[in-house]
Amino acid sequence: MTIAEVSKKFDLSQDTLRYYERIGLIPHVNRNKGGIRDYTEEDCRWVEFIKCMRNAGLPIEALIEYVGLFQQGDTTTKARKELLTEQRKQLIARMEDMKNTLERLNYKIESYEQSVVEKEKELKRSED
Amino acid sequence: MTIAEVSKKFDLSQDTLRYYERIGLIPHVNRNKGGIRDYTEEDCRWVEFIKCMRNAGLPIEALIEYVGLFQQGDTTTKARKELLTEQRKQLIARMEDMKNTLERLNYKIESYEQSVVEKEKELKRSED
DNA sequence: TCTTGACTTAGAGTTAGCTCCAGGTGTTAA
DNA sequence: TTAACACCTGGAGCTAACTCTAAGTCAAGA
Repeated sequence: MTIAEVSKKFDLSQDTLRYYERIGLIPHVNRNKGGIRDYTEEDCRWVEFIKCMRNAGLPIEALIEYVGLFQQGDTTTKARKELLTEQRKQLIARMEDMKNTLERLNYKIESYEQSVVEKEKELKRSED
Repeated sequence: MTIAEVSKKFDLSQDTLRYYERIGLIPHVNRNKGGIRDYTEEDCRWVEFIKCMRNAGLPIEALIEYVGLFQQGDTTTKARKELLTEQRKQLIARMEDMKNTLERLNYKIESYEQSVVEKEKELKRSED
């Protein structure tokens, strides 16, 4: 697959794909004779995985470390597990914060609904 | 309350508190004769509100707009409601992404647990 | 009176994460 | 053969959100 195709498929810019590869956020992608990237199925799985993790806000630094560990082979499974576990912990904490904020927004929006309704009632009354 | 006290109370740096005020993320805080900030109860409520919203990732720009609308008074309740509703929508979308990622992390971590266990079994066997 | 320390401001610097640009190369179509 | 086009690289530029610095002010204590 060309970079244009991968870009379209995962809705990531070509610049972002090249950037991710350059910093080691996805493993090196092989080039054809002309020096052009040819993404394999596995490359695509990495792209998709990284996109998913980034969407949830996992920091690039941690993901680079994960990819690095992965490339070092079977001896790093424990380290990888620990890394993901730590990231999961932080993810859950962020989700908790968001849940609290969501509840607060719900309450605030409801109050505004109330006050808008009352404003309209007043308006009605003054029209009579 | 002094900036030092507010900083401690809400775990935000003094620089951040001054920054938030400067850009209009919290309303202007009154100064005493010496030109030093003296936070009222209401100022504190703003600080707490903004901290909560920022923790959930609401963009500063949207919050500045909200504060601006608030300061314009009763005529802006509808606009405020709409602003918060839009931000809530985006918040929910982010939470959805995170939920998906969390499930994926759970699965991945479980797989790693499996493989670590098997590694240990192998080790045990080779010790016999 | 002098010094210390907490505060003030304006403005520069930093970090994460892209995004854009310039200059160059290889393949395809006229 | 030449033009167009998709790609390449290295490096500069950008945005959001702080964070730090320098130079100054004021109140309190020695």
